Amino acid sequence: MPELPEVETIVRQLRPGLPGRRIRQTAVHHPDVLEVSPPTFQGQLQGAEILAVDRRGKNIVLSLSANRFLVVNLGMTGRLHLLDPEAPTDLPSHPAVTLSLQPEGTLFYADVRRFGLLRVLSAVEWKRESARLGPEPLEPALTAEDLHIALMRSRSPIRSWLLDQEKVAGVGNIYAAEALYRAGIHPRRAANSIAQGEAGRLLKGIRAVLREAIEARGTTLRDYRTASGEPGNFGPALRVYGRAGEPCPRCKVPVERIVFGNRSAFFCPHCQPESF
DNA sequence: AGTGTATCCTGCAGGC
DNA sequence: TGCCTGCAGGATACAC
Repeated sequence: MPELPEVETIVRQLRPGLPGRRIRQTAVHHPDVLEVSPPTFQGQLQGAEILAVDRRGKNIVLSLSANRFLVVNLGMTGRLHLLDPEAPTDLPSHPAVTLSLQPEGTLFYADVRRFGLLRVLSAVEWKRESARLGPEPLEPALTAEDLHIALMRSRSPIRSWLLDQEKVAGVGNIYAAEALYRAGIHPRRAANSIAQGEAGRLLKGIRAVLREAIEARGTTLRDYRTASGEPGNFGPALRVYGRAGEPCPRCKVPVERIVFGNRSAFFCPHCQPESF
C-alpha cells in the first residue's frame, strides 16, 4: 500500500478539515471493502461526528462520537480523498465508498483492486487491534536496544521481519528495501544475526527514509495519491527499490532484485553483503 | 517457527 | 492491433 509516509501524508491533510463534521450519508459502491453488509456499515456511521484523525501503522483512524473508530486500511490501491465542493477535482475511478458530510463536504474512498478495508470498531475492538501492531518506528520510545532485542527472537529474513506489522508498524516493501540499503544490511539476513550496532543503523535508516518520504509526501508508483489527489514526490529519491540493473548510488555496482516471501527485494550486492 | 504458495482484484508494460 | 505473461505500496490462510 501506501506505507507509513503515504498514510501520514493523507492524515495530515485530512486533520484540519474533518474534525467537527458529521457523517450525513453513506453510499457503498463496492461492499468488497467492507467486512459487514452495507446497511450495517451505514448504520454504524449514520450521524456520527468526526472528532480526530490519526494514524497507526498503515491505518487511517477516524475517532468518532459514541466511542467508535472508523479504521481505513488502503491495501495496495486505496485512496481517500476529501472533495472540496467549491473546487471540483477529477474524481478517481473505482469508487468504493462515499461519505457525505455535514457541513458540506465529501470523503471519498476509491480502490482499484479493492484490497483495502474500512471497519467501524468499538473502543475495545480498536484497542485490541492496535495492540497487535508493533511499535511506531518514528516514536522516540522505540530504542535501538528494543529493536535489537526483538530481532534476536526471530530467524526470519530481516526484510520479511520488517514487513510484519506485529514487529514494527507501518514499514512496507519500499521502505524496508530503502532502510536496509541505508543500513548496509542484506534483505535475506536472519533477524537474529543482526548485531547491536547494525540494529542501531537500521533504526536510523528506517527513521531517516520515513521522515524524508513524509517530507516528499510519499512515493507514487502508480495509484497512490494524497488526500487532495496529488502524487507523492519521493520516487526519484529511491536508491534501490525498483532499480534492478541500475548502478548503486554509492558504489556503482548494479542493484539486484531477488524474490522471497512472494515479494521482490532490491539491494546492492556490494554495499549489503549477505555474509562477512 | 518459518517458508512457500495461493487468494482477494485490476491494470499496465513488455514480448511476440 | 491483440494476446500472453509477469508484476504491483498489503494482508491472510494454508500445508508442510
